[in-house]
Amino acid sequence: MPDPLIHVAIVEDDPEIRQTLALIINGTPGFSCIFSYADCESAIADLPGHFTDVVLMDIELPGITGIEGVKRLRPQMPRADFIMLTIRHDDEAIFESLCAGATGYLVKDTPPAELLDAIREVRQGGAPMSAAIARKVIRSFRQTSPSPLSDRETEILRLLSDGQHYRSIAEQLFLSPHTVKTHIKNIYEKLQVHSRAEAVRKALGDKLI
Amino acid sequence: MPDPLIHVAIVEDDPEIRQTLALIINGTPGFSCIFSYADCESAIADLPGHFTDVVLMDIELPGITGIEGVKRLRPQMPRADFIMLTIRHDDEAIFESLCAGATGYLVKDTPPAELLDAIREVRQGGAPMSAAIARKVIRSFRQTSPSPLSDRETEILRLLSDGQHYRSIAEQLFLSPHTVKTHIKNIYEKLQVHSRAEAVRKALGDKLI
DNA sequence: CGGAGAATACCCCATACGGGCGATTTCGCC
DNA sequence: GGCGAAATCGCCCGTATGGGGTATTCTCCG
Repeated sequence: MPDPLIHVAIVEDDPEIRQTLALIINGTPGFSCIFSYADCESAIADLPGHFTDVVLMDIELPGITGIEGVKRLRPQMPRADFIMLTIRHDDEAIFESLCAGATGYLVKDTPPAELLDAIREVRQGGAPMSAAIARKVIRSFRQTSPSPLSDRETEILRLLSDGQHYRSIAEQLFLSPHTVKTHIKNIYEKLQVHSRAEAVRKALGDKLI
Repeated sequence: MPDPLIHVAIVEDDPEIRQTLALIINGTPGFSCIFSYADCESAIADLPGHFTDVVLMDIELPGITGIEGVKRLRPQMPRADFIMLTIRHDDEAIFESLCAGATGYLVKDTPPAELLDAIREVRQGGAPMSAAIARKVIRSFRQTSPSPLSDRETEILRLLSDGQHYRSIAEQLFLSPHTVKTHIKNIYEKLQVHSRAEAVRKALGDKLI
């Protein structure tokens, strides 16, 4: 039978917040917080040895940031989930945290009950996020601006990004290589780029393909 | 003072589910469902004229799919939020829906109380997702496999994807253009590609840069 | 000690690429 | 009816690119 207790660790530089979090967690049946740290350096040195289910990680920390902390701790703690805590809804920080391996993302004024819900949720295979954060994450999938390219151009850009040559693109679309070249020139002008590499980058970044 | 009532529309081909959903919504104070459709075709023809806050959209529909439906309805209903309903956790469908403009994504066995919560949440700027879905979305930000590239190679790949030439890369890194070329040859071999365009595509796709 | 991988540097060569410039047809829209 | 955008096809030219080699140095690891 599995350990019913969820073991939580905290990395948070503000002593008051750190203690409040620990009190909330230890004061709730089913939760336990034995380890807490004021900075990533000590967490990295001490935490990997101890059994931990969930790490609550502040982002704004002196020295190593919480994002970098997750990046370093994760490989050593494959079974743990990381939930970021932050005061700001900084877009960059959100996506960097997710890339680093965070599974949850909460603003610091999350009420205690919701924080505990989030910890439960992350253990049950979810990805708890504050509402505004979730919206930003979801938004990031959308095409930001309407494509300036025609259908034909988009089609050719797609083949271009497959690494295909003028010639093979021309053959696939039953066109003269000259025509393909003209299209690509027009694509370059519309996207304000000067090479295939730049075009592919821009196309993927702006979700044009 | 704003209308306190949340106006919900439903697009769902199964008559039983459609009616059940409508009953749940109309049976709850603060919610109203006047419009419901069995397919996207009729929704596209009728819905844009009516005031709607939230559209519950089934994905698996005969004819036009729910994903395509969102793509077409969204531009005409900029103030509405779309929540997808699905039976399967199909990865492709999730990301296509989000790209199409969906703001929420729920599995069909979501209990009524949670469904209503989700509708409230999406109206308050959130992005409600079933736990397993949220986890998949968050996972998509992570690097899937460890990079086969050395640090130097990654650095050069980054400059390459900016559209820079051998020469300017060499100058920036204080290297001979020959060296840059050798690195790029090695990058191509490791990534199994044969051109800058392909390399950039793979690099961005696999989150190597 | 030996081997592998990484980083550095160089050579040759065919060709794909990007820029510049012009042209026709079709289609929709004012 | 004319104008612009899109799609099609064409030529010239210089150079960047990619593939084929070879070589040295250094470090890390078994």
